Amino acid sequence: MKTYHQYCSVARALDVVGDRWVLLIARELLALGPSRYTDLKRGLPGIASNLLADRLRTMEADGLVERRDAPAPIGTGVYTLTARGRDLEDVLRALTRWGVPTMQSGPSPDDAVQPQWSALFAALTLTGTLPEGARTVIGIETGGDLVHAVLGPHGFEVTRDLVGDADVTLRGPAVLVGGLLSGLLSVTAARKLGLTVAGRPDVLTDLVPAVPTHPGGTP
Amino acid sequence: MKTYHQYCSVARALDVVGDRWVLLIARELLALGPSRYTDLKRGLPGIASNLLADRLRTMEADGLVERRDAPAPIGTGVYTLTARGRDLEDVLRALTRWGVPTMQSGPSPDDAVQPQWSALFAALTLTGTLPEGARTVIGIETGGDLVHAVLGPHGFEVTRDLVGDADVTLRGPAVLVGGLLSGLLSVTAARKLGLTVAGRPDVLTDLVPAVPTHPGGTP
DNA sequence: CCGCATCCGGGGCGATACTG
DNA sequence: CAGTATCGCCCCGGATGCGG
Repeated sequence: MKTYHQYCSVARALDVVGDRWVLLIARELLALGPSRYTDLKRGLPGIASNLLADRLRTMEADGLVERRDAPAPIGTGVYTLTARGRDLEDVLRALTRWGVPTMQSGPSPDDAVQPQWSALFAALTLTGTLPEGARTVIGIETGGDLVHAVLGPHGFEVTRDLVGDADVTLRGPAVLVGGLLSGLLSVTAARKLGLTVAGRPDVLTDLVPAVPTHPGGTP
Repeated sequence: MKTYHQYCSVARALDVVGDRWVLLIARELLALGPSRYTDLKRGLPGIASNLLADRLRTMEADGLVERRDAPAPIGTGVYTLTARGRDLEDVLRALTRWGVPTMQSGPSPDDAVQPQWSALFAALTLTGTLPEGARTVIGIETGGDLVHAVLGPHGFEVTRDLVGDADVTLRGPAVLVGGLLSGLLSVTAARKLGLTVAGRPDVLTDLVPAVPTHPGGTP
């Protein structure tokens, strides 16, 4: 049995996105935009290759992703979110906010850490809090990789190759980046703990961070 | 392997609520409040009894539910959402809204239909759109069962035993109830299709319904 | 009857190997 | 690089049993 067989909006939504890895695939495509198979596999440590292929097929059948056949420079196919898939942003935002308390313990030794996750975290929790006409670029570097979150009043974009300069760049352990962006740490506190903040830190304090909810369950 | 082993807020959230049935258990507890084991089993058609017991145990260990030992009249234990569990309301709301397009096809022959799902649908999508001081009670009857959704500006409650009168009562197929509440159907259109609207229909048109997103994938 | 625990069959899932 | 193929395990679903 795959479907819940319940005429309920939650159950029907979970019939589509409730399977393992599906929402994380959407997370990667939302963060990095059109991606190749290998890019997705890199962004989803732990997924089996057959499962990724399976999920992409069913997600395509469900109208969440599209597979296109090369934009020109590269000869390989790329996967993109459809409009329906991009609507999952609200679901991912809700999950992201709810997950904040579970991040306080920091990564365990066998946890993967990737900077685009922190960038998407910033993008999802901070989007919509910027004044009209503003545009904030946050650089995030954890573990050698560098990505940029470009935030505006009505949307965001996460990119690896930035044109222009970032307003502020954060370098250090992911837990400090997340703690700072979620409002659990102040800029000075994060700096004392080892975070490097280059550029204009004031653009961070201007943003309304994710409100921490309740202390959270067992870490 | 249970956890994703990714230091990402979405992945960590799904480590807790990503398992099958967990979010639907939260849905039932959010809709009906403190419930007994049998009540939950009734509200979750298709779940195996051992799975429900397993899920309740892990959800208790994760700090999502609490098991109390009888309020007085009944001698059996009841399950309640903790504050942390109630915070899942935002996740359920996002899933509910995203699932709206999947509801247009109506229930398939082997789909279960329960009125508290429609009531929670109304509560989740309409809450927060009421003016200060307002209080709207919507009765929903599908398949013989009747529940009430009590909506206020800052919260909601779904109850079986209502004290007082409902502002408006909807009787008929669940698809018409959902269509009306989600804004896909007007009151007159729903009536023509067979929905009975008793009381003051104007309280419905005053509410801002869930905005339908994109047409949605395969039904 | 309520609230589970136990047993069992099937399939989803995870890891590895292999191929165009 | 982009998947396909294969295998073993464990989760899940369905049925039954059992103590209070």
